[in-house]
Amino acid sequence: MGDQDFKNSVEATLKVIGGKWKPMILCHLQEGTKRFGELKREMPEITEKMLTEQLRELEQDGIIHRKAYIQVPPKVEYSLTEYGKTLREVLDVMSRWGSKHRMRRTE
Amino acid sequence: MGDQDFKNSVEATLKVIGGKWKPMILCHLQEGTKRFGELKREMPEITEKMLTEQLRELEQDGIIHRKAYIQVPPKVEYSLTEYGKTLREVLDVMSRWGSKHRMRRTE
DNA sequence: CGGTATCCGCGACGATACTG
DNA sequence: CAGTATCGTCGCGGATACCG
Repeated sequence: MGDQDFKNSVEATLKVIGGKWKPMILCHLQEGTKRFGELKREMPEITEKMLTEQLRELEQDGIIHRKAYIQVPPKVEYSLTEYGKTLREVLDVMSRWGSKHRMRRTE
Repeated sequence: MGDQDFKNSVEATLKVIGGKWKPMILCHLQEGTKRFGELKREMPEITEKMLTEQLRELEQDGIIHRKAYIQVPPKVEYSLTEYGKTLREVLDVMSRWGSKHRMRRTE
């Protein structure tokens, strides 16, 4: 693989998980299916607008699945797709490196 | 490790390599030591300002080493630190996932 | 050669109000 | 409950000029 491909592929990954809130969202969805309000409650700092936007982008990238129940009151569930679950390895490696890095910076 | 730590660690990694030009810079430095002008030539799209800024940040994070030769004309060499080389695993995993992701999107 | 300094546009992100 | 719509802010990154 050429340097260009290597770099472009890294950037493609960053586009998918690089959003400000996406790692956090993906982390919460590792635990399983969650409703919109559940995610909102677990991430009080995020606005509804940003949560919606980031969820939509993750959905478009095939990472998460959105299941809307047509009922009143509305109910929407978000979960990782099988494809989205393949991101776990990436997140794990990043988490491990980041954890060492943080330790290093505070030594 | 708690969810908070996991998420914070991923974000710590993103802070280090998430900059717009950093994956590209790190990719070029995998090949070995490079001079400022060399990097500039290999990345014609980046401005000198951004190249300088991103190199400084990578240096502050301990990822790269900056060696300035006190002479006229100036000569500055950048290289990965031993610590910076540990990022390779992270970049590799991201590259592999991103490459599959790009294929998937164009199927 | 390898940078700074300065100015500025634009898009990401936020706050708030409203709705099916 | 799960969103839109609208408006406002902020800082990243680009353009250009200058410097040791």
